[in-house]
Amino acid sequence: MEMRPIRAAAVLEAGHPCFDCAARLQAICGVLDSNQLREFKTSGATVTRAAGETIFFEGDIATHVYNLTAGVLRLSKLLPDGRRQIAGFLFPGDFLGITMEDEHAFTAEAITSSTLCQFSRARFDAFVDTHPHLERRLYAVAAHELAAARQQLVLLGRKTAAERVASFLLMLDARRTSSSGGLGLDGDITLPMSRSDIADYLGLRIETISRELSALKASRLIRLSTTQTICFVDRERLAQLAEG
Amino acid sequence: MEMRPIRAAAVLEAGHPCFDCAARLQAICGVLDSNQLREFKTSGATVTRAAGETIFFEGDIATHVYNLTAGVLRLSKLLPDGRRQIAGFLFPGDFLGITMEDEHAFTAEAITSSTLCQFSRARFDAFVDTHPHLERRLYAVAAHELAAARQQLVLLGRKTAAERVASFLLMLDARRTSSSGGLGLDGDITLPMSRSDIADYLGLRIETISRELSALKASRLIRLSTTQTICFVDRERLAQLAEG
DNA sequence: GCGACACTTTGATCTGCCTCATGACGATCA
DNA sequence: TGATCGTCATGAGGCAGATCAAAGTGTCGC
Repeated sequence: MEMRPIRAAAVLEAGHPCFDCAARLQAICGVLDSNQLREFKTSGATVTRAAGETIFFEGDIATHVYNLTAGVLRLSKLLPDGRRQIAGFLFPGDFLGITMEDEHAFTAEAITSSTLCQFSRARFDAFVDTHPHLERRLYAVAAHELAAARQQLVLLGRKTAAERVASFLLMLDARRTSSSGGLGLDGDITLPMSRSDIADYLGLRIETISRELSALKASRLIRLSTTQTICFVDRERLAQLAEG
Repeated sequence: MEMRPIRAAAVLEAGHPCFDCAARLQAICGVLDSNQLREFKTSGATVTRAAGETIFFEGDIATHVYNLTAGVLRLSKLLPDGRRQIAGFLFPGDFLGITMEDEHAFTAEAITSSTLCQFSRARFDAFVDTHPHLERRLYAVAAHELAAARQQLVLLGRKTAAERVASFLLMLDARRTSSSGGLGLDGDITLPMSRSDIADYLGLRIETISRELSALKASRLIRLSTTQTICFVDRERLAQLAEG
């Protein structure tokens, strides 16, 4: 999908409420010009969450939607006995709150300290009604999320533990390089989430994550500078492994 | 999500090209009135596929979008070594072709003999541009598909074989009863797909599907009239099993 | 009816990942 | 510096579901 802004004003005047928003061009806001953006921002509020805090729980009434401007979130769901599945991670620029239901189907929590633009659904919907570009952009975002979720279905349904971990690392890297303008320097990538989060995203246990990362390290496909910092040594073979 | 038509003309005059389309009210067409529908239909074509035939392959250029008006489809993807994952089944009224990519990410095949309304993406997009109701409806459809895919992530990532099969049967029944107007008579439900399709949808092998269905039968939760016909005996316990 | 074929069911065995257990490591704090 | 705690790594053994094998069932053409 083409996620670059369609007709954004690239530069905002100093003093504009979105002036120092690093995520503006990646977010749905990317299709708004300076005045539209100002109007949009006025109907919302900025909220922050510390690492571990919750934005909303599954089952909560979906009263608001959000743009994540800084930090990393996880979307998760618990089964009655405590089994957890993470449906996805959100990074700066991502939209939170795509749903037609009254209730949120997933819990949204901050993995790192995070900042969000919050809008009531009523005001958001009203704004969207008067800005067709935004409507189209929302559809694009939903389609993009759907493609990602379906890709994850293949991983969870049919890939081995080694393939899942390799796919995950490459996905994380693709995300990073795309949001940093496609530089893709072969440096270290940071895992903002714990082994437990990775396990619940990949449908595995934390011990398996540990073992597979150790195995990748032993086969010289990656290096582990710290537990949270990974460096690709042989991206080619990693990609082969990821696809079976 | 509210999938009922927002402002459809419930009855079409005889001779209207969509007069005998059983799926019209469920499909995205549900938001169009008689004249809009006539115009819409004019820009498309009706195509049919026999059981087993393909609508498009993964990797094909996405030149068209479709409304399924009769039959059942599967959306699937193959790994290089032949492992297959089915991302979803499509029933009459479903929209096929939500994507912002140039290429289809999944293969679409007919499970039963099927009929589709086909539109070129260019003409479809042009029509959508001039019909805001349709744009909104498309977003709703994408959001609905996304919710379903994420629900399936939980199933594939964290549920046991027994829970998967129980969830599948209930999901299929929910789909049936909703598209037949919510009657929900406790009669038999038909499985249009093979054990192999069910297995590739649930991330299991066909032997496991067979065993779990036999186990459900042995515990008197269901009855199997034929291999393709299932009758719920204890829907309550089946629902408990499905959620762990 | 009969044979051929594809699909489904059932049984026996195997294995990849889980479970349980233990130890290493890093961060925080007294 | 050492104590405590949470996260991560690694080993040993177990189990849910896969794999391999074989028999049962339905369907179609003739």
